[in-house]
Amino acid sequence: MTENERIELANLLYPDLKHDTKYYEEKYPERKLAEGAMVTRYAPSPTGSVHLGNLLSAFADMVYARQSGGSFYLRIEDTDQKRMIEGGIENITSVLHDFDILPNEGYSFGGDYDPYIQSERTEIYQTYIKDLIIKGYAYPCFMKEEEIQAIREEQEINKTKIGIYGVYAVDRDLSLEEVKSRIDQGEEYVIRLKSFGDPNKEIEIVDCIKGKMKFPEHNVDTVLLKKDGTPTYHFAHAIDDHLMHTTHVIRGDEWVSSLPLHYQLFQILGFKPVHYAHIAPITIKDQETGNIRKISKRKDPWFGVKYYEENGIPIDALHLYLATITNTNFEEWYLNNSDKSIEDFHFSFDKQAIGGTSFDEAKLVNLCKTYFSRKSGKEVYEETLEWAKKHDFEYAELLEKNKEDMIQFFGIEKDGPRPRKDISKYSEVKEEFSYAIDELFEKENYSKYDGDKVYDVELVLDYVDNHLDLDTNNEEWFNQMREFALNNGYAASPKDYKNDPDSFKGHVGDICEAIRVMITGRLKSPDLFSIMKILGKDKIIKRIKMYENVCIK
RNA sequence: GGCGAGUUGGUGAAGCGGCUUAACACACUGCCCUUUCACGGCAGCAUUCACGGAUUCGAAUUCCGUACUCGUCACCA
Repeated sequence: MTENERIELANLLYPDLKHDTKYYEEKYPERKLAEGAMVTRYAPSPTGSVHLGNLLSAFADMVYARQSGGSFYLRIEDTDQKRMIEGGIENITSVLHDFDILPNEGYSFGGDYDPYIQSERTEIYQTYIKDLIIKGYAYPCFMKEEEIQAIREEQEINKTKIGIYGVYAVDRDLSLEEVKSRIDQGEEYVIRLKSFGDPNKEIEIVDCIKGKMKFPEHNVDTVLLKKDGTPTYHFAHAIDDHLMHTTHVIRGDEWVSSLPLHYQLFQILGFKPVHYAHIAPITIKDQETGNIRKISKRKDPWFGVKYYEENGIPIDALHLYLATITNTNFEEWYLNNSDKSIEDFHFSFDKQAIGGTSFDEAKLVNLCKTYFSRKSGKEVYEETLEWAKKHDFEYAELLEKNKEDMIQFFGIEKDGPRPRKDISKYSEVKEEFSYAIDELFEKENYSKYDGDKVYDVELVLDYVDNHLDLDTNNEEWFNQMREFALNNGYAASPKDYKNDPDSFKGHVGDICEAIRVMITGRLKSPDLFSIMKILGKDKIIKRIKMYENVCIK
């Protein structure tokens, strides 16, 4: 086709476009940002639920834009109407809010580069396609599905490269007359790239994370516009990231193999190339096979985003985990800078793992425990209450009813430089602190006690009635406890007992253990005296009697 | 099959030619501290970096092969 014929064809295909490419170029000028500012984007498609991998890339987008004083925007890639799921878009934005990974621009966040949803940008894509047709870089292709399938099979047998290219691209050089008549006959068509690549030549592409990579040039006539006139991912990526002036495309690793295509698209469109940063997917080592595999929602519940909310994993702790897998040196930094937050850390692409990142659940749990240990009793109370209001209404009520006590319970052993580490999720608080609330304690009814001893109720009752002083400090209390132990034939310290076991019935620890079991129903608990102080004498006595009734027959 | 990438302990991983008889964290084990647990302290946990060869005075680190794993090869993103 001559240039004039191509112009005629372009006008035939797209007669009603309101603007030309120049218009869009002027409408969307570059942002006025400081040198080095990064513009990133999270560009999900509403075809399924959000998972940890999505969150990880959105997190990286946010962090890089934020630290460079750039912009992080949300773009909805809804070009596949068939796979759209109901509520998919709302789900994306609500997850972003829930997990506090907030774009400062984009779909539902506002901004000057709208529309930020691809289904509303059809005319823009068509405008650029029209331009490519005129330039001879794109053409309508009428091939039927069966035809393509047949070619594919043939290629498989011949072990040649699969795809529509070279001699297989039969509609590549159709005459204008033929195109016209096929359209008149109502034949459907897609727009394909007229690729000029030479697969014998190599191109080198530098990825911010993976470094230099060499590929053969792209030579497949990839579909740019589908039958329904909407763009494929590749074309939309080129147009949108150019017009929205993305500086760094941070996306999943599954895209690296289309890099030669994207590179070529930017070339023929005359766009300034963007930087790419391909993140390796989160993987897991399968327990049965020992192979690394992609995570499955069924086998790996933590992969779905719901898991975190339902189990009550704090968002900040999850951020910490995302940060540790985003930059390999984050973990150590955070350990040495416990007073600082993620915002103070400087992320960089070359500290990003190149290979697959395995999910380490134990590490997440530990991070959560550390997170909780650094929270005051009041903070733990408030956060747990908020979580319980959504997931355990009964517990939420109990928490509200016992507010002051609970704040104190949650604060035990939290004030020192080495705070207590026991909880890792909001969902564990109820069980962990069941002794703090009468209703729960009674329901539990000493079922948590897993020892086989029977304790001396009389002794403990005597102690509580006649010797226990709750208006003192921990040290004073323990001294009195030692004295009481001694007076009753128990050693004042485990060491004394060890040195001369025959002279004693036991040691202080044994008496403490008896008290602990009676008032908390378990062998392990936070500091005993602190618990007794909050409980008060009446409740302590009540529980000792309860123990007698339940455990002594 | 083509193309691209990865392979370091129980786990996540650092390292990117000599400072490594392999950092750090988590997990686990033992001891210490201690009224229990937790915290904390100490110690143990890869003589070795998938395998084979090459380069080098010197390699986990560079190169070449082999194996395995992952990604991709749609009018899905």
